[in-house]
Amino acid sequence: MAARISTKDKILNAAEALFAEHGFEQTSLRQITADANVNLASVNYHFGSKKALIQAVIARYSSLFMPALDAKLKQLQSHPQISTREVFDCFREPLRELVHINKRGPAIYLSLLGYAYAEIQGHLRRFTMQEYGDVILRLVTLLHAANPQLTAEDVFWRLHFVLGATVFAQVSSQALQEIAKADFNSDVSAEDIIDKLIPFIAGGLDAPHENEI
Amino acid sequence: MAARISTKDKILNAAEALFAEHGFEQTSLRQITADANVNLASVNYHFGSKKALIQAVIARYSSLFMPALDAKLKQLQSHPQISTREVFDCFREPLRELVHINKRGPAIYLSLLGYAYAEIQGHLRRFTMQEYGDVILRLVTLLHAANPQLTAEDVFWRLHFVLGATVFAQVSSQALQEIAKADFNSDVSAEDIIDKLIPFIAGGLDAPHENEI
DNA sequence: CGATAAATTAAACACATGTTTAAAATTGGT
DNA sequence: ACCAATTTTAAACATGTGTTTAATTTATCG
Repeated sequence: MAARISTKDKILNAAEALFAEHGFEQTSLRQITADANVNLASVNYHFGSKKALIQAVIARYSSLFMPALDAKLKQLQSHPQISTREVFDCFREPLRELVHINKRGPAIYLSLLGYAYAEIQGHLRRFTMQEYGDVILRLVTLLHAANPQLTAEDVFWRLHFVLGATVFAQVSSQALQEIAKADFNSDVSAEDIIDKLIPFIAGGLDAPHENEI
Repeated sequence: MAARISTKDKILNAAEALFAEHGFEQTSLRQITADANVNLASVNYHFGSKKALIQAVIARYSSLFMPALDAKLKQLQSHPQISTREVFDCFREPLRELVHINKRGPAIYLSLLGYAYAEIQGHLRRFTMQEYGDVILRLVTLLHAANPQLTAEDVFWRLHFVLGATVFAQVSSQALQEIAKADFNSDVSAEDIIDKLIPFIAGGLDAPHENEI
């Protein structure tokens, strides 16, 4: 038994697992502190509030993922020709790196983003936009370069469709994995899902624009 | 003032609006009954429990949408050649018909499905599967027919990606509409979003399969 | 009309939540 | 080893939740 982990980290570890599985609002501090084997009050002592804990959990991942993604995107920017597929491939390695935080890090992070995005109090999204808005902007620019036939607005919308498909797949990945196991007798890892997802979202983004209904 | 609406319907109307905007668990019976101008206890009197109210709200839409979709799919089944795009176009009219329940019916229904799907207690999804499983099966079959190059499992996964992109777009449609208004000075209705979505999901589904990472 | 059923209401219930308090335990530096 | 600062702890707090109760009002119909 390694009791070396600080109370603060024990809370972060327990919280991120529960948040990723059940969402932020539906996870209580009592669940978290019970899983972490720490006292209830220690959350407010170390983080101040539940909201601050949520931000801390997300920040631990974003501070690793976002710079890595940005580096990949920068690298791609120097290419003369850019395909949608290349843009999305930039996500793969930064996402994989998150296993250094947690074994299921990539899936956890995407779930966290999904819940953060879904929760109406757009505070978290606005925070992400302010903090990493330039990364998002670079992403949109690249996708537009890869799809000059589209308007900037179409790229905007399709990017959010991509986000929806991604986070949704991750949030409900456990249930879907069970169904796939039952129906197709196939074992798919969280990473396999990404592999299935990327052709899908690339194909969606590359689809031709339509003017009429 | 039309006070003709029954208490039961007043509750349903207020509940579906709040559910669609904030989700099921995050909407309290006190919010619902306050919006509906009825007494708190009347929910349990008329529906028995909050869970039963949720099912009643969903059922009101599903009982209209699902048979209409099934009819469209049946109709398509007689065609010799089937494209992904044709399959998704089957959703359009049944979804539009939901305005007869509520002016924002289409968007509300998709939001409800999104929340129902996301909430871990898969009771609701299982209920939908049991009740309308044959519609889903027909849908998968058609999509597989439209994409014989894919495995049945790939169709399964891509269909869920489609679901994710769709419900996510609807759930966060309000926020995205505001952003689009600010960034592109464009007014997009909930229906416009569907028009932007369909080429995307059709393109994603038609994308070629990939074997390697 | 009057009796019976249905519906509405205000109040309380039991429980879960995030947060705060104040005392106890532990740690770190000299 | 000791004092001061930090951390941990148990308990209570205030508030919000779904549900139930029992009384009252309203509607139904012979």
